[in-house]
Formats: sequence, C-alpha cells, structure tokens
Amino acid sequence: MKKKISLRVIRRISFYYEALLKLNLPENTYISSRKLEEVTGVSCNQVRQDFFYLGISIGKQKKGYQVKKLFRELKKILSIDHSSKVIIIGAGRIGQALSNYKLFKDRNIMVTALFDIKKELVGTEIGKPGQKKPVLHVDGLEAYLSENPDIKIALLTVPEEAAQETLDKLISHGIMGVVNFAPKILKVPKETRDIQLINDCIGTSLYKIVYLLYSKK
Amino acid sequence: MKKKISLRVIRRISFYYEALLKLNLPENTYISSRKLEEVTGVSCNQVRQDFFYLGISIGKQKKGYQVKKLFRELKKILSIDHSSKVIIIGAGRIGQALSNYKLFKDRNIMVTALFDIKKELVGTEIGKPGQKKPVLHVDGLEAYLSENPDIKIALLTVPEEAAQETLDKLISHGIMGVVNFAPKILKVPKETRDIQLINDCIGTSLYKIVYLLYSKK
DNA sequence: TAGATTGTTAATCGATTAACAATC
DNA sequence: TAGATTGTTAATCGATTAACAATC
Repeated sequence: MKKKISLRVIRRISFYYEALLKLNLPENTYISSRKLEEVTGVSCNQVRQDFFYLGISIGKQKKGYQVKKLFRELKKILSIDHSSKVIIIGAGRIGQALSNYKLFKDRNIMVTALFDIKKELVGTEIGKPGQKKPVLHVDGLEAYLSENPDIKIALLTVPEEAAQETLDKLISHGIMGVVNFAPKILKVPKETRDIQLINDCIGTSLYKIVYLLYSKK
Repeated sequence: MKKKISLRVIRRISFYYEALLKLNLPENTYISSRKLEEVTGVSCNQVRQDFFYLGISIGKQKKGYQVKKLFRELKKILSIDHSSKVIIIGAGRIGQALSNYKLFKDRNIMVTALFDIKKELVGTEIGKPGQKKPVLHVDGLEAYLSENPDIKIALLTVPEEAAQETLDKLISHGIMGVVNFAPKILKVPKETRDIQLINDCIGTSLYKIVYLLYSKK
C-alpha cells in the first residue's frame, strides 16, 4: 500500500545520501536544501519536493535538516538500513574490481562469494586480507543458494556470450534481483515472477557521450 | 539549429541499433515497429513516435523499415557514422576490461591508448595480438593529446581518490567528453566550457536493485 | 526584528500513450 | 480486396519548476 517511488527519485535520494557521506558532517549539524543543491546539482526546489513527496518532514526553518535524522530517513527509503548479501557471477576483471569496492560498506551490502568456471580462478580468494571472498565453481551455485536463502541479489559480470544463459540459471535458482554488467541488454523470461533486472551496460554511456560530443550542429 | 534530442531518446535509439546488430537481418529485409517492440521492450507507438520526431520517414506500410536504411539513419543520429578515438585513463582491472570490449567496433570507437602511473603497467601493452594498445604514463598525457588533437573523449577508470583531480587535468588538456566509471560522482569545474561528463558509477544501480527488492510493502 | 528556509500548492513543461486516417 | 502498418495528431500522464505563506 506504499506510495510508488520512481527510480528517478531513488537515484536522487542516492545522490543526497552519497553527498552526506562525503561531507561527513557532525550528526547534530543541519544541512539546507540550498546546500544539498550545491553538492548534488539537484535544485533545492526538487530536493524539497522529493522530501515532501516521501514524507520526510524533519526540516527546521532557517536551519535545514538535521544530518543524523536525514541519514536515517534516506537509509530507510533506500532500504539500506539493513544488510543485504550479494554474490558476483564472473570473477574476471570486472567481477574482481567490484568485489573490492569499498562503497559496498556504506550501503550495507556484503559480497559473500564470487562464482566462475575457470579452473585457475575456482578455489582462490579475492580481496585484501581480512575481507577475502572465495571464488566458487558455478556448478555449486544451486547448493550455495539453498544454504544461503537470504541471498537474493547477483551481480553479473560474465562474458557477453554467457550472460543470458547465466541470468536464466540464476533466476531458476531463486535469485530475485540482478544487475547486469555485461555489454549486452538482457531480458528476463516472460513467465518468471517479479524478477528485478537492471542492465548497467557501459554501452549506453558510450552512445551518449559520442552523441553529446559529435552531433553538435 | 538542430532539434533538441534528449538523452532518453538517444538511449532508445541505441537500443534499436543494438537490436538490429543482434538480429543480423539481411540488409534488404524489413522490420516493423511491432518487431522492434518485441526485441527492445520499447512500445511500437514509442518507436514510431521517436522516428517521427527524428524525421526518420522511411517506413513502408504493411512492411516496416528497411534494415539497411534504418541502420544508416540510426547511425547518423548516434553520430557513429564516423570513427571516434578515445583514451582510457587508468589501466587497472576496469580499464583493461574496457579496452578489450569488442562492442567498440560496432560503434566506430577506437581505443588508442591507456594511461596509468604504475611502474609495472607503464610500457606494457594491453589486448589481443593485432589490437594491442600501449599503456603510457599519465605525465605524457598533455604531449599525447597535442599530437592527437582528434581525441576528444576519455574513459575514466582511476581509483576514487584520484578521480576528480584526473578529470580536472583531462579538461585542462583539451578533453571534451568524459565517462566516469569511478564509484564517485564527479563534477566539472564551473568555469569550464562545454565539457560533457557522464557519471556511470555502479553505485546507482546497486541502490536501485536494493530498493526494488527490499522496499516491497 | 529581519532574513532565511521550510512545506506545500499551482503552473509549466516534457514525455508517453492512444487513436486513427491513409495506404500499400 | 482485407489486413497490416505507417505517419501524425491529440490526450494523458508524470515530473520539474516556480511561487509563496508560514515561521523559526
């Protein structure tokens, strides 16, 4: 029965959250919509409109929004007020790079394991000491997921050729959300239930930048 | 004096183009807006609306759009009917993965070189035999760009900490378009002219997938 | 107090969807 | 011919911007 929030709003909310993280202000200080405009590029009107729409009414006239409270509200909306476990499929260059991103921590996201089919990779561990993650064989995926039923998200970094097939397999094993990094737009099979798929292919950005730069006039 | 085309439209145009590439139909066959809906997920009404808006009036009733002509039109709009050279800044895992993407070819994009500061990397070559690209030191960037004034685009894959500083440097050396892959939202300095910056940080997708999956109810 | 900033409404803008005459 | 599909217009929908009273 919740109000529908578009992904555009979610994107902006994530900008506000990132900005707060970066500014690293004391928890009991205040930040105004004007300041948020300055650091995120989102207009102060839009900021207030978003907050109004989402029911964030913690502002104080003349001061703004208390950092501590704002953090709490934003986290709640983004559903990062609790921890989420994810796996990475494909332990190649992209998968390895992802698994080391420290940004996961601030988002309460934990990479629990990587999966691959290459002999050289399976059995190794990726990451700095203290945060090493195992690389397992894709054949063990089904077993792994049934042992860890709280893992609902997979990041897909396999080669283009294997991407659709791997996606289908993930879905059949119970994964509910996938971010696809392979340079190819994937689709979820029609019959499947509420699977969330985000195609984060780099292709799109390349088209955009080329268009922006070369189509002038 | 050209009509303004939003990045949303560009994104869809790239979907149509990708779909055509993938279908690999004979040049003299026809594809309908319904078929395009089927393969891209964009509604046939939207497809025709896009084509109308962009002045693509090559359709034939009862048949659709000739593949050959459609390719030509889409390429023209995307400005990929001519070749673009790009450099990659940061020859780490992400940079190396990017430099090997074959998708560049269909987009008429050529990676000419990678840049890094690490001793182990500078001087090496990345890529398969026949398409090897040199890794150069960032200190040589200015000289390289003045020798290659047709390079206007850089893909930024340096660590988060170095990202903003590197972006500023690129701009000062004449780069006009940057796609940022570092997990941090960058900004172009205010004074600078028409610099095009696309932040393609993976962060956003993660927020979206977590939201989509866990905010239910 | 005067100035700054919120919450909220209304106006504007842009994008998508629906509909259908034309016609191959 | 009948059916399918385009090009185009109008209607709808949603998102952004602007404005301002309330008030700390």
